[in-house]
Amino acid sequence: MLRLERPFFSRATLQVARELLGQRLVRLEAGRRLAGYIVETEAYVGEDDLGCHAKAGRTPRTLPMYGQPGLVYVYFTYGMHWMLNFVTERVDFPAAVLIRAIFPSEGIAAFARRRAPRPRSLWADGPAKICQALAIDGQMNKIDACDPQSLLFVEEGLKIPDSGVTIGPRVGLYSVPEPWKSIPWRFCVNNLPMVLRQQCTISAKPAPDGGDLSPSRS
DNA sequence: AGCACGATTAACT
DNA sequence: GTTAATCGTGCTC
Repeated sequence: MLRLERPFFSRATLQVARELLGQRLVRLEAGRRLAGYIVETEAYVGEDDLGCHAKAGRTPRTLPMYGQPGLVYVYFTYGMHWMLNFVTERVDFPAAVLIRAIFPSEGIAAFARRRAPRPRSLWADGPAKICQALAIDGQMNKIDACDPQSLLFVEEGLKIPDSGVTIGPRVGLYSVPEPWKSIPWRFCVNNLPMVLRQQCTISAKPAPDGGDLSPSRS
């Protein structure tokens, strides 16, 4: 249960995005722990990255990305969805890692309450689904994930070897110009270790659909 | 003040 | 594969 501290986030965004794979995202809600292993991330790096919100410079919306590493950046999009990011690098340099998918591991009942009756493999396999499942919205914007009091943070989880990671272009950047549209700043875990699946199956009440958790889009 | 668009999802043909 | 839902943000007039 070792919480990731500020030095973890105070590094190159690509490295943070890669190393967040396999770590545990934890949300405390009414004294309960909801958690899942991070299996997909994307890096958004600086004002020059035209796929990054910070291309607009310092605005009310992008301000959190200019803050200290370890801050949470939550934003609203498509009129209905929230997205979760962790700020990286250093103060005054706008960069963050988008959490795109997790594998639910604790607080399954709470996940189910918000995501059932969908198949379990669809509970948190998208950035907006994670926020729905973990009750994350704009109220969590700008909180510090490295504050011991924080209700949202990351814990040390599993080591994912390079052989278990697929790297590719970021998703959903339709009108972003090259090279930003295709630059391979997305990191995915290919498939979870068997240990994890068993653990997850046991803790689940209804029969899970057992499918593998590879991120859907590619 | 008005506009185009979005780091998506779910439902549909 | 296609499309509606739905509204904050940043930009232009």
